[in-house]
Amino acid sequence: MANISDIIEQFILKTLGEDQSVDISRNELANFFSCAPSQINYVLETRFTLDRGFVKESRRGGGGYIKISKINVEDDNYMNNLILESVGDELSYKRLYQILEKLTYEKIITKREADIICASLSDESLAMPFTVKDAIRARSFKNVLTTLLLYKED
Amino acid sequence: MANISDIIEQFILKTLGEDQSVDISRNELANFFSCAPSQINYVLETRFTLDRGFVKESRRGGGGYIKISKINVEDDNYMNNLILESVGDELSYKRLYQILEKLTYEKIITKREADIICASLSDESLAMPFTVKDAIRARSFKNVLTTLLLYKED
DNA sequence: AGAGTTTGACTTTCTTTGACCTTTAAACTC
DNA sequence: GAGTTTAAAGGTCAAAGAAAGTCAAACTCT
Repeated sequence: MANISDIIEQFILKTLGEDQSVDISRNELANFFSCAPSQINYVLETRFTLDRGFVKESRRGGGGYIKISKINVEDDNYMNNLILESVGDELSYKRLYQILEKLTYEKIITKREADIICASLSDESLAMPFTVKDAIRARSFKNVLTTLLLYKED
Repeated sequence: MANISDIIEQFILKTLGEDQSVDISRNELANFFSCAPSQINYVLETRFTLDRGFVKESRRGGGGYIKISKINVEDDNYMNNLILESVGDELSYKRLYQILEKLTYEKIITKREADIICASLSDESLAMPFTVKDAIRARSFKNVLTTLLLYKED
């Protein structure tokens, strides 16, 4: 159980600050743990996933970094459920619309935000074959929901 | 944020006066930050772009200068221009991000709305070959912009 | 044998530097 | 005063450097 990946995972978890986020330098960290830099990516891919409530952001080049933030998934049952189960792998426009109505009614999002999402993920916007369309819509909408969770904390 | 480019960017932003413009001397600035003069050009090219709402003007020779001004877009014009020209038929994620930054800065949309659009049209959301991806993103974003224009009228 | 882990070669992105180019105001001729 | 030279700007571009990303092969531990 004492493999490096687990140790690095623990280290990062411990390093998460007040605001539940850290900036790390991939190379420094790899150096610190005497492992290949790509090991860090492995840890990030397997442990700090969206499913587990982590969002990552990074930049290459001089002064590059990786930022990891934890979002509050547990707190919000309805959203969490939407992300993990209700939406699933395919989402029709009609169903998206219904969900947005609900979210608007519940005041989780504004009408304007709902309209934006609608426009963005309409059948017209996503000009492509049906099956693909619904899959893209599902994936995209889940990302939107995850982003909204970030705001639940404020 | 440990790279010089970011630091210089911040410095210039801070230096923007009342009228949202500054005159800088490329050599002086380079000297002040102990970097190559062309570094200043790099910062200007990557950070003070038209997409982000900056216009530059300069003159060589004795007493030369570089003037940077932030433009205050007349909302509808800017939006219309985005829809009709800037966005075009293909839109990379990066460019989308820059445009959203600008729209947020100009208070045309909220940060939250920008985040929603970002999430919805990220490379990850639009999991498909990248030529298609950029085309879908352009089309979808234009629909979003059109939707936003509707709100301007109220 | 197979799931999970580790490593390293190669790629992509962003930044930094420096050599060389162009423009222009000012100084210098005549 | 018109024309010419000079030096002082800023511009361009490509190479080198500094991160992070990807992917597949090798390894480990049931």
